[in-house]
Amino acid sequence: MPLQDHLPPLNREFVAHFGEMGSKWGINRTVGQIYALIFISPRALNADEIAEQLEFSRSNVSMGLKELQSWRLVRLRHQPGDRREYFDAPADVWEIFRVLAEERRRREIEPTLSMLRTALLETPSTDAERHAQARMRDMHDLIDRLMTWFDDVQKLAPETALQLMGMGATVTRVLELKDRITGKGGVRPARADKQPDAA
Amino acid sequence: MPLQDHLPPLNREFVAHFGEMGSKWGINRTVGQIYALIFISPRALNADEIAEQLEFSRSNVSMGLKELQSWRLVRLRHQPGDRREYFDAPADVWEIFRVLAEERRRREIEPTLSMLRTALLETPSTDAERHAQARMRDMHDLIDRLMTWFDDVQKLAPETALQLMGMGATVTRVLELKDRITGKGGVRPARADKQPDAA
DNA sequence: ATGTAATTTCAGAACTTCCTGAAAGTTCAG
DNA sequence: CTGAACTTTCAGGAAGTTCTGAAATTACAT
Repeated sequence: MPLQDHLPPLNREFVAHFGEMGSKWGINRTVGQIYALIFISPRALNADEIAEQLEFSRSNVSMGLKELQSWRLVRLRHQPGDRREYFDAPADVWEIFRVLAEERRRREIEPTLSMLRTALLETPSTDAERHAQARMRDMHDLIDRLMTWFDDVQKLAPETALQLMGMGATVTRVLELKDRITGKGGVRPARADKQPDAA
Repeated sequence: MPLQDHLPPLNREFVAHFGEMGSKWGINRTVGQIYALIFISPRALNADEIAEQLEFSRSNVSMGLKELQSWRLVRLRHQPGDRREYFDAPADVWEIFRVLAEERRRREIEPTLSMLRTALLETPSTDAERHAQARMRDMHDLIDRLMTWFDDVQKLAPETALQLMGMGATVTRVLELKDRITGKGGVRPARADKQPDAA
């Protein structure tokens, strides 16, 4: 039996772990494993290689790759003089994170925001509805803010973004500093509906 | 049939949406709906009320509530002079977000980090292993950084954190400002073996 | 055009998760 | 103690999902 022979134990562990994690997220176990395998591989792999290493049916791998492509987590490449399709994963982990967040946002956050916005347009007639609407507004506003912020971070060059992360605890101090310099007015009031943009 | 009668259409929509979202995340459909119902309700609800409104079996609701408690998304309350258990959701959405992130981290991120750390301790013997380890290190470092950063933000008072978000696009400018003031050295080098570091 | 290598689709088998009602457990008033 | 009011557990059926091999499709070399 051509078990995951060539795959060193370290890599097997990694692949297995992503399988488990996959099921905890929306993504399924085999898709998680396929991604993990491609991610740690030093070169692009074709579907047969993946099927063999992971012992999945060829067609299962085909499905999985399609799913991964739809998440933009793997790229389709072609080797010169080989008809088969090879897949690899973008190397930059920050880029991976960015793409994943973007995709999740498109699929999950945007529909939620849009549902909330629709609900907020209704005129509540009962007290219960009025309360429900207030809660929905809170939720909408938080998500909206997080998204705006994330957009901005996303636009930064990767090294700047990481630098921002790296600043860690300094952040509060910088904020205070900024307040002092810009004459304290820099804080937007909780809700003027959208982006007044800091002074 | 005692359909979700009392529930106004707006709220039904909201509850249903969270059901769908629930399945996209690890959480299941009924748990999502139960949470949504509690979240928009103006007062704490008991299990029977939930079962009736959502038309789930009593036991299903019991399970769901247990799950939600384990995620710290709902709180158990007691009404004076009533033996039944009532549940409500924390009101502050930022707090909800914080708790959710914390819980996800404990359950998903930490095990991943720990798996990666273990793998990084091994001495690679082949080239493939060496490469795999390098990829794992990249991943480890990014997650680790994001977590450190998130820890720091979490420690901020909610209004400061939201202020930070609100700053949005200003962030780059502040960063530059800080660099100028602190004499440019302020950025911690990611990790000796990584990050060329912004000039 | 034809044949071959590769990929995709698909129907159903295998597996997993979810949900229910019945039974057992817990708590508390009287 | 007893029994009523709740809550939890659990076995098994229902529903949903994943996985497979066979068949269909596509892509290309000759």
